[in-house]
Amino acid sequence: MVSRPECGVERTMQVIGGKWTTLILRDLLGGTRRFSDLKRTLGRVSPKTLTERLRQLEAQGLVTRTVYAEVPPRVEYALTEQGQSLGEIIAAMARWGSRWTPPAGAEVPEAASAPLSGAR
Amino acid sequence: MVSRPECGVERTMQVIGGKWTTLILRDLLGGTRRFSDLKRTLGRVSPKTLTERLRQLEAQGLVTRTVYAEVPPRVEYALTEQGQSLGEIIAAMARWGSRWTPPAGAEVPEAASAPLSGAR
DNA sequence: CGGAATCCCATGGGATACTG
DNA sequence: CAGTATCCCATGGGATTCCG
Repeated sequence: MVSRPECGVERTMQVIGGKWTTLILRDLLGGTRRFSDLKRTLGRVSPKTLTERLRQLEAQGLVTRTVYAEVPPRVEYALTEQGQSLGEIIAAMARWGSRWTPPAGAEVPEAASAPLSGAR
Repeated sequence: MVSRPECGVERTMQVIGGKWTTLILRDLLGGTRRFSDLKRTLGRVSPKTLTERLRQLEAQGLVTRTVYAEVPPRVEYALTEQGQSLGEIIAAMARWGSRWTPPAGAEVPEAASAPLSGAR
């Protein structure tokens, strides 16, 4: 799709449009993370999806993937400089989201079952 | 899903997560728009989808819907104050997107010119 | 004009099992 | 640990038609 590729908003959407992408970026903005780190902090992402999104970000030059030839294997993901620049957007989203209160009845129907650690 | 509803980023995603939502907001940030205005400027949105997204934004208190009892009918959509506050995010996205250049080969595979059904 | 109603499909993503 | 490989499903969204 994309009717106006010249529009910055549309182009940004192609990058952070995925369901998990912004959350991955949020985590990586906190520093280098291993695959398992991300998997854990994100909640319920399938390894398939996580891999896909990371690979996409890597292909777009926003994330680096470093493999350490060890046993057991270790792979670290980190933001490139370009990736870091997405911080403005993520920060804006974090600010807005933390201030906004959905009108009663407008919340998204939540599955409500995440046994989470308060990592943030 | 949403594993951490307390995270602003996640909450924001519930609002602008839809495929067309940010583009609708981009347009509305320019001022009041009619249904047909949006439909036209957005490109190829089905009326169904456009209606759905607008209704959602309305339910979330971000957009107002004003119906004028005329013939032919006229319906105008505008951002509420809360909706306006999303401008920061959209602006950040516009800025980032207009600066970012996808590495060769990392662009999203564009349909290019197939006037076929299911143009995605 | 601004939808509502249908029908249908592509795609993203989930669950699970397995491996280098 | 960090993925692959499969299989499967939900759902968002597209196209079309009709209505007040």
